Amino acid sequence: MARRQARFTAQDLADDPRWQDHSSDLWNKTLGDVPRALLTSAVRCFAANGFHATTTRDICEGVNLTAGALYVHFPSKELVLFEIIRAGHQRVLAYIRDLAAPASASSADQLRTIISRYTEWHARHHVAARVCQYELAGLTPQHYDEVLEIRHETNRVFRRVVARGVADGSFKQIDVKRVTRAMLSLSIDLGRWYRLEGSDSPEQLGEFYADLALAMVSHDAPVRGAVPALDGDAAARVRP
Amino acid sequence: MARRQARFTAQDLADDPRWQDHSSDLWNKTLGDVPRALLTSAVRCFAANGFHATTTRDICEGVNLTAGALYVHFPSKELVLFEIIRAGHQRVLAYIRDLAAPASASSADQLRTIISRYTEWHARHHVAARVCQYELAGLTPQHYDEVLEIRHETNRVFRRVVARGVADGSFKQIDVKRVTRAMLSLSIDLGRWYRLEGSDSPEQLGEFYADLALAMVSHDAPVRGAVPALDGDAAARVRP
DNA sequence: GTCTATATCCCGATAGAC
DNA sequence: GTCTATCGGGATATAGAC
Repeated sequence: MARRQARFTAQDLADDPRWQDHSSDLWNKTLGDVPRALLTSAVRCFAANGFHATTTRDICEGVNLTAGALYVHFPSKELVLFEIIRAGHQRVLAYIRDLAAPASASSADQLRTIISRYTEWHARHHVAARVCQYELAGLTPQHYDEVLEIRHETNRVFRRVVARGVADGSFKQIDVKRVTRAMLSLSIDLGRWYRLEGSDSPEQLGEFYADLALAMVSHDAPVRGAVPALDGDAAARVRP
Repeated sequence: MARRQARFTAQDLADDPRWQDHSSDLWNKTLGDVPRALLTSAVRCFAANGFHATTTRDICEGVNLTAGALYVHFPSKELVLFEIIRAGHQRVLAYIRDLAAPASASSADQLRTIISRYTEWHARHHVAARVCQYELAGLTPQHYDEVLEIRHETNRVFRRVVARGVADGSFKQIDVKRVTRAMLSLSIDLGRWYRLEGSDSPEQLGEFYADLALAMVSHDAPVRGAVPALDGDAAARVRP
């Protein structure tokens, strides 16, 4: 019996609209053309078949090289995975950090912007995002921890935006952690089902999910999930 | 270099609260004790390390058997995966079908019930749910198609509930497919992060996500995502 | 830098004793 | 039904020619 059965070859994937996205933007520009092409091939293979079902031959075939060529550019298959996941996490963190910076904007506008852009990013890079979210088990413990640290920092950025709105009374009293998690959950899950060829553009989805996020925190929306009695005078607050 | 490195052994996982859930409820009761125990061990290994990173030896070690014993009960490793994924999908479909049946309930109550229960199910069976959602690539094409058919039927059940509320005016005019997808997205994503030991009980999350679902369809909620101009007199409708 | 060839390892599945 | 032992195959990674 065959030990593994990658359902799709790199050649198949290169032509399949299911696995098209903008992940080739992500690679460090100090890298040469060949390693960048290898990452682009690898990200598709990992996304479609999984890290462990992908062979180094699969990755190399995607750029018309033979198996050994990979090791001139990367020391191991795991490091190819790490490079992809690290790049994805760092890029998205840098992206949303910039968006969260202008504290002059209203809390609502800030939330709308950061959620819509985060969503758009995940839609546009949905193939890489899929690997970033669902192939973490392929990393070594050290690399996994390194990625986790970036994830925590990303969560902190979002929680700060939500907490600010709660603090200044723009948002109602809610469990910041729980509500933030639900907001991010929607965007992250895009990696599972989104396709660029589908009927929702990244921008449309970004708008839609930003609307949802605002509904989760809006005073007059029928969404609960509030902290029962942490702040007694919260009910007395009015929207500015 | 080692070919694979499953980060956690079956023994580790059995004691790890991260991988505790109620998935042992799922297996067909016509099966014997040993195959059911094997499925329970396998679902944890697949969830923690991935299908391809899990060896048949890993699965068997989880129930103190040696490698060969698996093949008395299952013809292949892939069929162990299929059994898990099929059981998970069939159970959840049967569950929500029953809930969607009483057409006497109001559209809003029906939606609240089906979403909260679907969410609770995914929380309580989050380890199996993780395998059901993220290990589909390990299936043979035939088994994959079989599972996809159940998924489509599940989606249809939810879309029918949402569409009914739109048709009878309980819900506002929305893109049924898009909004339903967002509702399910939240519950499905639980497999990625949820833990029974965490601060959210399945029931609490079920309530919270049902609130969110209702906010997505409620007339007076500030959530858009509506179909622009499909039904001209929709704006004239009032909630019954 | 890329190729071919290969070292080394270990997995899925089977055979046969008990 | 479970064990031990093993077959066959294919994986990662390396060596050395070009």
